[in-house]
Amino acid sequence: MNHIKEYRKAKKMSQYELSQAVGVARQTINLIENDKYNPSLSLCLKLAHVLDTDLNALFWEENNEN
Amino acid sequence: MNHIKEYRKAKKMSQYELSQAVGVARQTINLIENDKYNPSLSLCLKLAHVLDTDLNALFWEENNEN
DNA sequence: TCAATATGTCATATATATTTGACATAAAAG
DNA sequence: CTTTTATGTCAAATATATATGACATATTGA
Repeated sequence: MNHIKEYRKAKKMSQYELSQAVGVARQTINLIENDKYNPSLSLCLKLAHVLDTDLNALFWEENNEN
Repeated sequence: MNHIKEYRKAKKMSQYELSQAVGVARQTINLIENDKYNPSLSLCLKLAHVLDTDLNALFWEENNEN
């Protein structure tokens, strides 16, 4: 589970707007939010920047995942 | 530029040992250390756990990359 | 209640991460 | 000096992230 949806809503952005901001398709954002797949590091970095946060805030859980 | 090599050396691991610890090929570690490509988030998480650190420490630079 | 926008999902295509096997050189150990 | 281990790199194959177009339902707002 990642925290993209929370940070996106905090910025009042739609999935479409976020997708444009980071340069991917809307479906890509949707699938990532729903843990249907595994984004690349460079996309994670772009998401963190656009959402004014960092990698740990979006993707890190102290109690391990894969 | 990421900091995998530094953290790997701090743990006195070879590229091969690290690759086995996270379940990928040695070449994958080598290419990531040399910024030849763009690992998946799940691999980044595994690397952070094995190297006893977190995503920000390995991959985050305040002054943006891509 | 109706229209617009947002989200979830499917199927097909493409780009690229990752694997495997191999070889060369560098570095470390004997 | 010689042998082993570590690293960089290449080429071909495979797995999977991402794109594109489309459609259904949900949500929001007029």
